[in-house]
Amino acid sequence: MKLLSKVYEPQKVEDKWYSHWVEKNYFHSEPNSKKKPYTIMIPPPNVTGMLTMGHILNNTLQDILVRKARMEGYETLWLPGTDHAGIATQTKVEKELKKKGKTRYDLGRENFIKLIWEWKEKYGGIIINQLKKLGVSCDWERERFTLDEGLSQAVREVFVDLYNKGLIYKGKRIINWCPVSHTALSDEEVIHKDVNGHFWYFKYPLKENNNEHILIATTRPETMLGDTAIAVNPKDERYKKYIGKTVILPIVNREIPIISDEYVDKEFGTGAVKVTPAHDPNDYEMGKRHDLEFINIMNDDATMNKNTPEKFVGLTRENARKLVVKEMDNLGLLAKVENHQHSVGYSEREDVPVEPLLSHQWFIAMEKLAKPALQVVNEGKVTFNPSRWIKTYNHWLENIKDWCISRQLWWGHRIPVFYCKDCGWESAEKTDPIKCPKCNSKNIYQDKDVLDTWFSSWLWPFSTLGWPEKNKDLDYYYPTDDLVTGPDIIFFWVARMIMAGLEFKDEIPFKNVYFTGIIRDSQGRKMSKSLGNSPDPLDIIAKYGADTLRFGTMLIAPKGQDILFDESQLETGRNFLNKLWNATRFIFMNIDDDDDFSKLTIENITLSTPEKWILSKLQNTVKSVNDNLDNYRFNDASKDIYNFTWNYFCDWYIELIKPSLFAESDTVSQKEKKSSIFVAIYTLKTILKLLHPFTPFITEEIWNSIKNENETDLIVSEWPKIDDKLLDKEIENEMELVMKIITAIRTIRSEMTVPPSKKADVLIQDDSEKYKDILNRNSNYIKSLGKIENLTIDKRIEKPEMSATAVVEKLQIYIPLEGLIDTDKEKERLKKEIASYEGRLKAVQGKLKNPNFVKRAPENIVEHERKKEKSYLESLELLRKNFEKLG
RNA sequence: GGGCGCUUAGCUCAGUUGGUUUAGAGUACCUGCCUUACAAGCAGGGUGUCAUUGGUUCGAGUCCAAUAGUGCCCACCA
Repeated sequence: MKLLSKVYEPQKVEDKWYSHWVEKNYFHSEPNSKKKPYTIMIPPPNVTGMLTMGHILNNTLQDILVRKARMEGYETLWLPGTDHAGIATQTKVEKELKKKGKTRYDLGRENFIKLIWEWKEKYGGIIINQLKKLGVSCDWERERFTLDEGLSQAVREVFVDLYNKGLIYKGKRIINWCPVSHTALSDEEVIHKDVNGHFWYFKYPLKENNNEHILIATTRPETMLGDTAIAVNPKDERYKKYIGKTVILPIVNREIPIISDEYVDKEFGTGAVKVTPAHDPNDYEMGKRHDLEFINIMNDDATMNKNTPEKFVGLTRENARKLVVKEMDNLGLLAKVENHQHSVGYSEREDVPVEPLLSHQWFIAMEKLAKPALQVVNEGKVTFNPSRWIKTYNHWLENIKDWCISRQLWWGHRIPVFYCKDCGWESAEKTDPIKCPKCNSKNIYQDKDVLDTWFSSWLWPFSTLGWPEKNKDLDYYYPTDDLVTGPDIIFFWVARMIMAGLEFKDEIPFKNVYFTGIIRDSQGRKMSKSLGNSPDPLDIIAKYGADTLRFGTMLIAPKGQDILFDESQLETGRNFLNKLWNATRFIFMNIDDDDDFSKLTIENITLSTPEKWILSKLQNTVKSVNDNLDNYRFNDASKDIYNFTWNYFCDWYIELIKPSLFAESDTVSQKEKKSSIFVAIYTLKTILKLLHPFTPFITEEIWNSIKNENETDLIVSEWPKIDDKLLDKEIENEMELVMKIITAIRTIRSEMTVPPSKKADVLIQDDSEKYKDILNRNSNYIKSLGKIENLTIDKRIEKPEMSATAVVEKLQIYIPLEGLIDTDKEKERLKKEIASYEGRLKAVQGKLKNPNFVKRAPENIVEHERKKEKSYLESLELLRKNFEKLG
């Protein structure tokens, strides 16, 4: 037996147990034909990442599922890993370089990649170690990285396959260009923000008549340098006469046609639109329709290129804009400027406006892949929790656009397409060719671009298991069971994984998806570095321990709703774990050194009322925890355990057994005491099991101090089974009455300010003798918990002159309070009580008086209301009588 | 413009298929307690037009519709 400190100190136990679990290899999984597999693939955090509250929520949920499955006897695999995070990682290392006054171009591609690998080896493990602090039970022997050799092979296999199927193609399109990272982005990597900009009204002079102008409005004046037409709606009477004519593009002095196109909205702006086909997606479409010229006016960094007049070359977008406006003004062609709010696309990573740019990029044709992915979710083969995300998923997939997968970066999977300079051969290859297979020339080279990071992520559920090789792992663990992730990456990741799973494995990648909420600060703002409102989870762990962070988060995280996080909310969790700790201490204090419980079982001991009651309540709790966890209701499950432990086990059971524990020693009470303690230990152990997935450290610590020698560590112990024989509704009802009586007595004492140190006498009148047996059986408990000196229970009791009264069902309770009673106060109290019952009675009678209710409501409901009515009437009668006696 | 959430006690929020709850928890608050597990505790207390308005139903916080406020996602309006 251990001497436990008065307050639980997580810092002393957490690291110890984590090392112990790892040493014992409990997290490791191997295919085992005798067991069913249970598999979760971690959403791989960015290798550059630091642990955030989002990770805490996400990984705690996964760990709960995994630890429970492990205890339930599944062969459990939680496979961890990190993502190479193309842009994020490259940017980070480039910033380091910049401090030394260098760029990646100074190093060259090969050396730069080498440098990132060095950086990865040095810092890439940080987030993994942070996760370990949280207690996650991942199989670290199977840790993967998206740029690992195996995963890279999977990427290449997939690319070649899609290329050969014609689903990957190279095309010239308007794409989102990030002028800071100098790369194309997918549509999903662009965030639209509403910005307060301007509408500039420009006059473009007609060639045919220099004094005549056509007025256009634009939010981006600098793009006029690339204008190749003016468009109007064919039905617009105002402009009909201009169609087919020509204007002179000011500043540039280029002749451009006036065309008509249905796209133009007559009502918007001036009804005439400048057309810049190389810098706007809509203009691009118009340009194609009308065979316009495509003039790219920008360099990769969004400065003006030599396709613009000399004074603009080299200017940034912003400066070019200013100069255009100024020049137009000087030329007298700036008609007016208006404030105008509009939406601008920003690069998700760099937070700068993206530039729509005409460029050669690689794309995946998505439509064919989307169809089966839609089907499996809508047929319920893959379930979404909460299910409302299905709509979001459907909407995206039904309107899917081709995925731009090439990035002009160096860090990532290089596109495995090779070209021959001599004969023009082009092909996607699984391994690097040495010479051109067509003309034998060695003059071949590989495409310079790398793939979007998500191109490796979408293969994660099977690439991590060794695909494309066929092996036991893949057969055994795939498809996986649950995916836990945020709804913000439903398009980036979830949908694409489903598509990839179906296309390459011919099977769904996971059976269920649980979408977490998003953790926000106490004012509802998204947590972000720039706002500085994101607490460092490691600081919290240092302060409260990982268990408190985990349990506290679970308590406040309802299914799929966003969470407003405030550190003070964790105190509930901390206090609870301390409560559990102290309940354990109490049990230890009442175990004698020579006690031996090893031969005792629930079946072979004599159970008295509190034991039967707590065991019955325990069965209900196990049932409810199971049910809630099966439905991903983590916060309900954590509340089940919280309420059972605190409100039933600590507040009532432990208090109820105290008399037998403290009783003078004789053989009978010794036996009773032993049963009480045994059941206390049994219950505590079950609580530890239920709680272990939520708070692994404290439960393992307590478990190891209390377990029998032949028992395993808690992490691999057996999940509690429900024992129907221990369910006892009658005992629960009996205890409920006893608890009501005790509470009524306590209430009187408190309201009459009788200090707990002062023992009182209590008389209970049981007129009908309906409760005779129950009262006799439980009189000791009532005496003990009600702090009663003499308890008299009888059929015929006259109300003592100076006494306070209470009514519990048909029982009259009297507490003589000579000298303490304040008649007015007592009257007030009774009045309130009567009013309360009258209110209830009114509600019940309202229902019962309604003939339709009696006729149409189910019988058990009507019956229940009748019982309530009867009980209220009886109580009211007694209360009124007592009230009258007070005069 | 379309879609999806949210609105319940001072605060933060639960409330799963409508009926054992005249609506619950934590926290804050009030009263009394260092009662030999725990003051991070114990006992007691009350706190609400469940956003508004209609509808369905014997019965609505719960289902439906509209309205208001609020948040998020998607969408090419120059």
